[in-house]
Amino acid sequence: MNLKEFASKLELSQTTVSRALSGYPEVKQSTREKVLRAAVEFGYRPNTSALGLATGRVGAIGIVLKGGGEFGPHTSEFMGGLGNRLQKEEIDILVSTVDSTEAELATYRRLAASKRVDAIVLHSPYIDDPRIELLTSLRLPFIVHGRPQTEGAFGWLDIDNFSAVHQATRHLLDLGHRRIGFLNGYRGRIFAEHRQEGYQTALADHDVAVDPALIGNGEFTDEMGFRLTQGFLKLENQPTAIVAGSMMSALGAMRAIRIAGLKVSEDLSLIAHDDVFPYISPENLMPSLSTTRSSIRAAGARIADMLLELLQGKPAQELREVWPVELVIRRSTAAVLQR
Amino acid sequence: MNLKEFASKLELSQTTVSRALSGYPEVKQSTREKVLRAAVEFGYRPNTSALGLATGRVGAIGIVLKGGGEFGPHTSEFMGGLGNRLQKEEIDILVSTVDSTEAELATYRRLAASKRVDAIVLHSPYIDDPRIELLTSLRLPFIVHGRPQTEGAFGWLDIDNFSAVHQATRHLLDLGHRRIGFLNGYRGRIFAEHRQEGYQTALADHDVAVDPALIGNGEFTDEMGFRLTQGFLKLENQPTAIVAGSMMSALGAMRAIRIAGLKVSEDLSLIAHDDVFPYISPENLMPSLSTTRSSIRAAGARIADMLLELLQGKPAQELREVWPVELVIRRSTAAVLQR
DNA sequence: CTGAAAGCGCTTACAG
DNA sequence: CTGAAAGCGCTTACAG
Repeated sequence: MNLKEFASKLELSQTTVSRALSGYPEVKQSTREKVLRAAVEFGYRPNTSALGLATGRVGAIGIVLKGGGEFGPHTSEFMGGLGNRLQKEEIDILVSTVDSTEAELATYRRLAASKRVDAIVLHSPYIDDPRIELLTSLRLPFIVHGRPQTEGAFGWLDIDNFSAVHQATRHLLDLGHRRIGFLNGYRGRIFAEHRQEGYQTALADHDVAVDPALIGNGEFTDEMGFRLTQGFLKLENQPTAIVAGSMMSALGAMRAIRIAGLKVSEDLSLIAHDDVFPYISPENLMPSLSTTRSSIRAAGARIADMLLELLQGKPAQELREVWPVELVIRRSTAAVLQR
Repeated sequence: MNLKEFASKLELSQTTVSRALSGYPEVKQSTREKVLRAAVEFGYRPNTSALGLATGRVGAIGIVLKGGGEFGPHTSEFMGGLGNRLQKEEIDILVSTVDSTEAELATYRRLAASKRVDAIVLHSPYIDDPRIELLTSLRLPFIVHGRPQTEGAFGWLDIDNFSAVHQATRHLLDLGHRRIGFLNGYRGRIFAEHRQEGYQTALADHDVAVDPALIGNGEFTDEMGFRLTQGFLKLENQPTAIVAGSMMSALGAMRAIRIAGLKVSEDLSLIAHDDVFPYISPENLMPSLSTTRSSIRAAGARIADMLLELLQGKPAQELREVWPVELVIRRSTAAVLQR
């Protein structure tokens, strides 16, 4: 059913019905109620394309995901939070899949030219990220999940990655550890750089030199955690503790530690950053896992809010947040073994 | 830039430009080439809303995900395959998040009434699934990932879940196991029912009675695999082998087995269904994990094809596929211990 | 408080 | 092979 039919059923003009539905003030209260009731009854909804054409708003937020890698648990949780908040406004998420940065840029151009989305959420900014410049020049509103290094008129939300790893590393140092392995993301990703700084700063505070062999870079997956940890354990001078970048890499690390015949906590301390996945809780691991905690789902929900505010005209400069990260000490971290 | 501006740049009518771009045959070859080149040069793309209004096609496929649970690794992989194929046609995925079946149904109504998507992909059908009936009555084209029990004019793609678990269970029975734990999905989900039948049939073939205590139902997560396996290991009459529903539950099962001081393969055989996640390979587990294998990413890609065919007018009845599942024997399954 | 009509940017039957 | 114009279904300035 379209507006014309719906309006004629109500014996009102399209104008009045449209205004009643959109909450314009100049409609008589009784008329509005009648229209609203009828809309529910007949299931009338404006055609999105017509609405988009008339208003320029299409009710969709775009997110571009790169092939295999980025479609993992972190993205899922993030999108869960994003979608959950957006759903209340009946805004949907438009997902485009690409397999290269080049294709990603082409997709932004396409989305902008065809006016397919109202705004974009950009994730995992990296150093000299061409996406930021492109989106700016395309005049596509966007919010960044993460913290770009470039200045510009865009909002962003990031967690305090420096502090997360700084706290974790300091905690281990306080327990007497000096050989501390570090499972980080790929270099070039800004969050990974911040974490690296947190790690190095904590070590420097305790006058411990950085050993590059104790730093592993990779995706935050079980498999990478496993492989990188196996690498650590093959070192002549093994680490006595490990900081893992996520719950996934921590699980892989635990596997590698056990397979090596070692025990987490007794032989090797382990702490991880926890994005708070509903299906894997650090309390229930054996031993329970010390973590730095920040809900990536909550971040998604907040970014949805920020997008809505942005579209309502709030200046992007006012949409910037750094979320603190909480250290939660459990059983997996213990004083270093005196040999 | 819109059609009008773009056409005037080329000194052609909107009609001709539109036809050249859409590949209509009645355009002179030289004209078409000129238009296509200029489109790339100026980055012209038709406005999606206008296109949707004029043609009824909006270039988006809808998928509705339920809150936390469904946003996991399986969905991610599936959507990766779906999006990758759709991307070639510049079709995007519209994701709506809901937190109840009621909200899911409401979302389909909204998507249909507002003409927001061209088709839907429905996943994990369950017994007496109201979504199927609703989508049919809304005349929203859809393809089911899974195999509904209801008849109707819709296509679907499913893997042979019966065979997957039947093969896995028979393999264990052939190795002499008689107490076989089974980590299944929730009852009511059709795939879980098929798997249950595969399990029961295999046992029946070997005259082994089903022990309900050896069947666990839950999400396919590390955590559920862990908990359910711990439950199995607390039984007076422990299983000597376990069939896990996914790699995730297998990882949880392995944790539980190790924590109980047992060894996979030596003390307890383990086999899992592998949806082929790029970041967790059964070969690299210790011991390497026997699996039944079927790529959920490939299923997503194939469903994208089916959606495209459906939209091109192919009868839904011709869009039905059951994919075989391959048994891959590795080190985690071994002959039962004679005590 | 309500309505007639222009306009958003396309496609496509119709005419040439 | 090309073009003028109607129509897709809305919103909203303008008029009353």
